[in-house]
Amino acid sequence: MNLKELAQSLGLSQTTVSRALNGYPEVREETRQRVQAAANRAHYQPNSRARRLATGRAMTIGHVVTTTRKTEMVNPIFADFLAGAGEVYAREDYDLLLSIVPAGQEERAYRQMAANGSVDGVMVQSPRQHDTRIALLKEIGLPFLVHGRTSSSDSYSWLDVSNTATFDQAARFLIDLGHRKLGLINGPEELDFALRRRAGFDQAVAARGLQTRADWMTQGEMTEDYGYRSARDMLALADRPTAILVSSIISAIGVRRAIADRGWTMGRDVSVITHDDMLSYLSNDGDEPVFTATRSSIKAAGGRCAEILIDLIRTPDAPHVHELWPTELTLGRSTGPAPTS
Amino acid sequence: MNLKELAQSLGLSQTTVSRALNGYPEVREETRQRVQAAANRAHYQPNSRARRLATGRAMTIGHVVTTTRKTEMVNPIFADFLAGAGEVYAREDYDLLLSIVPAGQEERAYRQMAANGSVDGVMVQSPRQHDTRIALLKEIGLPFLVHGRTSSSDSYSWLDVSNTATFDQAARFLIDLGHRKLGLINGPEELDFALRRRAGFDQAVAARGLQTRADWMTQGEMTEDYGYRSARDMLALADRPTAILVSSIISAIGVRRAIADRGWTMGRDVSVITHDDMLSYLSNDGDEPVFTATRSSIKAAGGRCAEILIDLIRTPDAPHVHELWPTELTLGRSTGPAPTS
DNA sequence: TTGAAAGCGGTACCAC
DNA sequence: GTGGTACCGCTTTCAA
Repeated sequence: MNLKELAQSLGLSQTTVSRALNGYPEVREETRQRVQAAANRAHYQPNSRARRLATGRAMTIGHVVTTTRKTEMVNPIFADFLAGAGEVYAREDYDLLLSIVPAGQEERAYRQMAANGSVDGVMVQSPRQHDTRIALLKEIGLPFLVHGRTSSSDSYSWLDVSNTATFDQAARFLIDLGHRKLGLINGPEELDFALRRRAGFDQAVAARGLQTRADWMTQGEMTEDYGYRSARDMLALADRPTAILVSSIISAIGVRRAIADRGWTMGRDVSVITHDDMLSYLSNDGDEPVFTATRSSIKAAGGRCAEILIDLIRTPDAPHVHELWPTELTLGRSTGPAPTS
Repeated sequence: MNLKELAQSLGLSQTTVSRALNGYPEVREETRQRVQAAANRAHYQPNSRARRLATGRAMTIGHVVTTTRKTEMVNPIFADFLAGAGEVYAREDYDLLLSIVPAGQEERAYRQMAANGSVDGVMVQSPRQHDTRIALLKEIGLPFLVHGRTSSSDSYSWLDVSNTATFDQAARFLIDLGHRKLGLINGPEELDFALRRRAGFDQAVAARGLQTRADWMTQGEMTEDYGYRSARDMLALADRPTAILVSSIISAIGVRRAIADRGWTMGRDVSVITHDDMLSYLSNDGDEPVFTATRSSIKAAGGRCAEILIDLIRTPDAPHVHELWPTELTLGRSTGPAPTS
């Protein structure tokens, strides 16, 4: 059933039917009712392809997600981010076009989306420190929102979780428990979020008059194996950290394994806080996590990002939006480990 | 730059230009070259909205992914599956429309996609034992491929990883190492894959003349907390399992925590094999995982699913496709744990 | 308040 | 081999 047929069956013009269905004010209320009823009865759904052509809007938002060069896998935090964004899109009648490309082919993907008009805007995730995508998207004039920040001097809209504050807090928390030797297993420090986490870590350590040490810090792509090796080597040092901050749930799995390998127990022999996309625990003594930066925080950020991006699309010349999204940090019972130093 | 302008700039008709660009045979080679060159120069990209309307094809495949009722999160294995599918879509010039809806609202999503013609086909994931989606999609005539199987008697196309065989193998492996008491922390047994895994487990246990025990088996939504509680309770039993099969990477995190809580070491005090979407380890003595059912296996399945679905769309009345996709099981060094019983 | 008709930007049939 | 033109199904002027 298409508009034409529906109109004929009602003895009305396509114009009127279209107007009735789309809530235009100039339609007589009685007519609208009649049209609506008929549409429901016939399960009429306007053809989205036709509508998109006619309106010039794609009613679609693009997400370009890259697989990593090494593992060719997708970072699972995208799933949580998408969960949040997807809900908002559904509510606002936007479709989500997901483009999964190998790292390095993003530019092509964006250019294509812009050129063939399949999206009205794009979400940019995991920005690098100097990210070329921002200039690119400005150049091609595609509305976009960055989840995260870069050190670009250009002005653009972004929403970021508070990486610096979170890692600063987490490190202070450990120090206040008595730890003097903190390790950091960080993400790739060419990515902006990893730099900020590092900054938060450094800041807390310095504020408490402690020192960072190169052999207590690693940075790299956050695989399980990376976490394993990093923790294994760090913990094997004669002078080892007594607490470690881990920047990823996947790496954290490896960290746990490395600890188990030594016959050690997390929270007793070494403290661990993981962050990012994860459920994280300082102590293991019960069901209640002591320190949590949850997956739901990423989801919430995804939802808010979607809202902002849709606004940006609807009002293209509104000013840029900059939002710092608080990470939900839950500090529970202070049953954390005693310092071992 | 649109087709009309491009044609004018070349002094040709839209028809010819369109034909040249789309590789129709009746265009003179020289003309084609000229058109192609001009198109490249102008960075011409056909407007996808117009093309979709004209051809009647959406060149888009829909994935409806649900958030769980409890956690409102997306299962991270979808990310790996999507990574595989996405590559194929990109290669075949299909877009991926991702619809994220709360559990229970899938039907609406499918109906809408079908009615407004935004997709040419859909991928169905995580089928339940009696899944209503199959009848629905047949009714509305949308091509679809199921990743997994149901116990429906209808005939439909599916690709499944070999859940039964994998869990059977894994259980036998443990038994052959000397274990006599196996535990199973399974997914929700209203989902088909969980049932099959259970079947494989039961089968191996029975084949070796052992017994399953109700208090060594749990089933439920695969959260970290679920894994934690299941393992904690199981391991606290006076007569406890010496080895556990875990059906999910997320739950496995909780399992590891429960083991650490007891001051135990995985691979020494208890053996664990996790499956599904994960890197999994029987022993922890080195860098080389002993037993792996990798995330890349899910990715590979995603790619193959995409290929099949595209074929299905292109040849609508071809026979149904049924494929069992082997899970990559890597059995490495037999440095597994000694039985503790 | 309603309707006729001109797009939107391509594709594909039919004639030359 | 190339071009004219009627679609695809909707939105949106403009006129009545």
